[in-house]
Amino acid sequence: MKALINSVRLMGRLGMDPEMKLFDNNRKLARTSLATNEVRRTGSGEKVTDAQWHNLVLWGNNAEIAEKYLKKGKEIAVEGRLTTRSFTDREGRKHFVTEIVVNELLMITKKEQEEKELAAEAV
Amino acid sequence: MKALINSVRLMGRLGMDPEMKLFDNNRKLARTSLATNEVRRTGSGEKVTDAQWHNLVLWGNNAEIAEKYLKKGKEIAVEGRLTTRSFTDREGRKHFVTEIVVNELLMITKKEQEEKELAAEAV
Amino acid sequence: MKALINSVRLMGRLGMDPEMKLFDNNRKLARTSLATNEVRRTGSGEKVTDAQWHNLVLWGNNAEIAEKYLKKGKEIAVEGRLTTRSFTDREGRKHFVTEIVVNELLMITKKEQEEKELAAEAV
Amino acid sequence: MKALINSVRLMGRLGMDPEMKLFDNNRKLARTSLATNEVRRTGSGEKVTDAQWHNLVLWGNNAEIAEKYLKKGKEIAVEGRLTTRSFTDREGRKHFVTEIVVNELLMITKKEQEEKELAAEAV
DNA sequence: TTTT
DNA sequence: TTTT
Repeated sequence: MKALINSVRLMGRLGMDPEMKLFDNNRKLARTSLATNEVRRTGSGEKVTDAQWHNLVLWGNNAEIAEKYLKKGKEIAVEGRLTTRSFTDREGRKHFVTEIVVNELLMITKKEQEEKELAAEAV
Repeated sequence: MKALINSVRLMGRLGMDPEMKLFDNNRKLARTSLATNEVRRTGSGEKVTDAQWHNLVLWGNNAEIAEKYLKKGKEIAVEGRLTTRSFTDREGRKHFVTEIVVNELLMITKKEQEEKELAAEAV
Repeated sequence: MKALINSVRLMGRLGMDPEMKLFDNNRKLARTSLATNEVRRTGSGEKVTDAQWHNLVLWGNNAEIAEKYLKKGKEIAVEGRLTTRSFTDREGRKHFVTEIVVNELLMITKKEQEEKELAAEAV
Repeated sequence: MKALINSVRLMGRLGMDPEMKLFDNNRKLARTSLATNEVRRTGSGEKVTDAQWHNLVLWGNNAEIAEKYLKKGKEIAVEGRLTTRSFTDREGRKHFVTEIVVNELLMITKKEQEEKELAAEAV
């Protein structure tokens, strides 16, 4: 609820099925990754697709929805908060991981659409 | 110009003066870091400030403005694009760096305000 | 390019084909209307769809895209600037019209999807 | 909580003190108006400030904050939902009113800043 | 690691 | 005036 301070909005396709984790206090966590594909033109005028990968983290009800409906290849839109945590590897080097903690999730690939696509493929 | 696909908005204070870099083709680059301070309540009801640090990258005209006006401690708002690049360190370990490439920059700390503050301090 | 000051983002379906207008200086204008459908729960727990209608205004290249690809019923996402203009009617009463001047336009209904849907319907 | 469907972000100064209204069920409402000032250049290169006025509506806790802290001339940032309602005037003509129902409110003019400004003015 |  |  502090979207004026820190807010990320992304639209793209999932690179993997969500990985689920259940905590002691029954809190559910889902992790997945999202590709954003931005088309840009090079100096010589060619179209290039610039894929960026983003780590998504979903808690509670968003994690439930992720578990039920999110699959590799599906298109979604998310709004969330940008966070960075650090950890130290076995060699003592510090690493940073930036993640989007999702507040809001919207399916772009609709259920009916999936069904229609399957029907079309079956012809 | 693909803000519907990938867009970040942040408001906070700079943790450092911008570091400038000039490239062969005369393109200017500025790097700095921004803290967002989100106030949240713990389970026991205490107020905690959750500071997140973000890497900002500014090109061209935005870099010029950064060079002239951005200083450690100043409050700004930015809109940009979320990007992640990776590099391999000397030990062969892969690292990821997530950065916000700034499209738009707004000074929250205004010049008049700075002057008034200085005047007030001088009393 | 002042999205930090004034920015609207909408996702929904068009209620009409765009109306085109060509000005002397060859500038093209498209007008259309967009419905956003927000699902909310009433006090008694029922699901209600709250449709809001928004006036969209598109200039230049966005107007070209509107003319070619936007049709009643299509789903799109837009980012734009909120503007209000006033006019006085024949009875001398002032009226206000609020419009979103679109900066960025994204088709949610994809071409392939339309074709697949048509193929599925044809079975 | 449907910011992916319908979201407005504005930053500017208030044109009036909020008008308060208390409903039977103890729900509080505040209304005020916000100006966004966008600087643009004319064809001949002159700087022009384009002021846009927006109607803000605040409910519940946001209304409480508005009542306590919002005053004419103060600078704020808001995130909200774009809504349009219509009414028919005495002459039977339909009018539309577009309003931003505020979800989130941030003071840009800070308390310390006000105090410093007052101190500076008092010199 | 997605998709067209 | 859209759509599910």
